[in-house]
Amino acid sequence: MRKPCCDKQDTNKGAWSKQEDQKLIDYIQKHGEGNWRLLPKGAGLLRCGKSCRLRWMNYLRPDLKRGNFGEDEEDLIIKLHALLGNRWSLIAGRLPGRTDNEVKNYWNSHLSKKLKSKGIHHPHKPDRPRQRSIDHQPVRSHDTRVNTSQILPDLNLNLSLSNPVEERLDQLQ
DNA sequence: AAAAGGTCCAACCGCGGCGAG
DNA sequence: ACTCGCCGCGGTTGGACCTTT
Repeated sequence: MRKPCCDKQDTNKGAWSKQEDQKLIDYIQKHGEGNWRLLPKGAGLLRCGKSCRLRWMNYLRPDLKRGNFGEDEEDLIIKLHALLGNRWSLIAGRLPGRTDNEVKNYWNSHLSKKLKSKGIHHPHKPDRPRQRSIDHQPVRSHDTRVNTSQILPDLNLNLSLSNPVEERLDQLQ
């Protein structure tokens, strides 16, 4: 049995208040990102480190682009999803100012339905229960190989087996 | 006007990889 | 070589808000 990531009885949960946001922003501006486990104490927050990290990454970061996705972004997400599957962090990495959570939400609420209504089949179903298989490898920065059987044929890209994902992603842009 | 149903998104949960010791 | 804690990821949920009836 894995230990909980933090002492649950001493942490707040749920929506963040303005004061909490400000504490987090102030702390990160002073000390930078990282050390998420120690951050709550340093910042005077009754939150677990994970929660702080998520709040910063998905909402408070100054470089985030808020608002609707443009048509070009939408198009890119569709292509990247065809190429990478549900590897949202990789996809988000190609969309400046967008977070993996935002891309994932947008996909689940808009794009999957849109494609379905157009009769476009997408092979990447959510795994439930969560399971990592050979063609669903964890995403790491060095993990740049992709199973090309997942790639839609109409992408019209030069996708050889030895082509790293980064190269192929560059071709999309 | 209000109840019911649908949608969206912020946040949580649990898993697995990585790296320090 | 192995253990263990931290971090990042993807899946899921809860509830606020919107739309329809």
